[in-house]
Amino acid sequence: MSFNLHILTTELSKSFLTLLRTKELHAFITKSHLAFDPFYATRIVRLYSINSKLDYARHLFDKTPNRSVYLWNSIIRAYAKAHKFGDALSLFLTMSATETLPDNFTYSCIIRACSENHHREWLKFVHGRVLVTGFGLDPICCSALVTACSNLDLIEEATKVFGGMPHPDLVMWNSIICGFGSCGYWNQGLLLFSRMRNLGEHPDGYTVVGVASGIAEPSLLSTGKGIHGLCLKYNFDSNEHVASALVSMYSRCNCMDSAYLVFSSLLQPDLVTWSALITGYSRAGDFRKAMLFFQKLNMQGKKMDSILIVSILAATAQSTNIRHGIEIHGYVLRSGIESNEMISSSLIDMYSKCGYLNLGIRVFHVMPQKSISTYNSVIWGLGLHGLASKALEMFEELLTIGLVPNESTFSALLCACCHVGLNSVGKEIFKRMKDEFCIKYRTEHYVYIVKLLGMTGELEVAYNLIMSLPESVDSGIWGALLSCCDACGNVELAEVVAQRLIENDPDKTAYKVMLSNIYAGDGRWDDVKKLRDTMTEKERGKLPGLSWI
DNA sequence: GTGTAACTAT
Repeated sequence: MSFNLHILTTELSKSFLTLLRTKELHAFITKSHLAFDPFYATRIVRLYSINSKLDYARHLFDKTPNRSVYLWNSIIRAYAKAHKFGDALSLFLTMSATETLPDNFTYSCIIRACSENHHREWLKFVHGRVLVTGFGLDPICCSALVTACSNLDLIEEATKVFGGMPHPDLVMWNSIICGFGSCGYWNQGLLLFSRMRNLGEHPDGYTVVGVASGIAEPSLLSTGKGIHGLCLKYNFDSNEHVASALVSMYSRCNCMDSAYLVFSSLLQPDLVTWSALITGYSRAGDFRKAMLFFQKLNMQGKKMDSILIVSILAATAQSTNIRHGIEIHGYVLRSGIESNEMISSSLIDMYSKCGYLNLGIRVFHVMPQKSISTYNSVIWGLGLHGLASKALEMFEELLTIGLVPNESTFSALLCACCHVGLNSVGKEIFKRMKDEFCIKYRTEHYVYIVKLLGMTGELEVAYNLIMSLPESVDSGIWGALLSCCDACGNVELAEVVAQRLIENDPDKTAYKVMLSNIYAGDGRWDDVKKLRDTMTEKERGKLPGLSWI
């Protein structure tokens, strides 16, 4: 068989690629002198990258004498796409020391790689390089920076980069709006959205996906509907990304009817949209519908992906119906979906939540390669079944085999301790999390430790712990303490705590209900009445919907 | 021919 290098590298259609046997192709390429021309080398590197033949790509790159910026960028992108961050970074550093200096696209590529691999420190380093090399106002670099920063929870950095642009283009706007949305600052996202429109910039699909991603709870439903209306107005709703974003937005708002309406308006919903719908039903607790749509999709003969399997397993786990779970497990085994650690973790979780911890542990033992997330699932399972000491053993085991615990590991461990009231062990774990493993506490960790302290009679300690927190305290943490006060019958502390909660968010009535129940338990009916009265007033004074559209 | 987007879970 013989190839024409020019046709080969210009006709980059996927079907064409699959016809080629890579070995033959490689033999041909290494024989051809033209292949080491930087122009062709660049295209061939891309071709190899699509075929996941990074070694061949690297070989060609190393043999090409006069490397252009394009060639450098292609090989760096190839490594970045294959999640080989170390290789991408070292090539980037090497490149920075050559005469062919990185351009704005090189930077944007390595910036994205930093964010995908959660390397904050490297991102800051690259950001510095961007500024030093004079790309600080380049839209290509800056949009990548904004996205990367916000993905790594560095929204202030992202804002700074955006704010430095005198005339942000649409991509820049989209990046920052999406950044705010995904960090949970939905209102900031909307504010920027309207500012952008006032400046005469027209939104596109990316923009609405960005704002929709910030709508994360039922109280924002009316805002979400406004966004949906906007999509209809601009005809974005037939865009697959927009449609999936809307489906999952509605499902986060517990509004599955609207989610289904969006879904059913699509002629050919893709796998992601199906996943969004199924996940939505599962989150809403409608496992019957979740299973029904899973089966519907299955009947169409579509090949599932692992995300869909994970989401349907979560649904069966919550339904605690082991029969469905076994069915899905069978499906996974039959269908030849590559059984990855994500699926295995979900299987372990499903079995343990359905009450068959032993089956979950069997899945765990059968796995050839165990990761931190599979250990996490087992630890959660053991904790759920009250086997805290076994959970702690698993923790020691994962440390011995060299795995690195993460936030979830500690949530699972604290939850396990909490479940059986292992006060001192829990404290120890909580301490090690920060001191030994340098993991930042999140709300859930505080919630567990407060519950653990509170339920084992150390209400004061729990209270002082919360008071010592430097940052603003999430209501969930105070809420945990409040329910402990309730359980221990400590009305004095309950009042103090409830006051804080009500200050924090006066619109939420749940805490007032809790406090009024505590009063009632103590026989303080006057206080109950007073509290109930403020509740109704507040309800009446609720703010009307936003009018930003 | 390189910058921004949808579904995962412990």
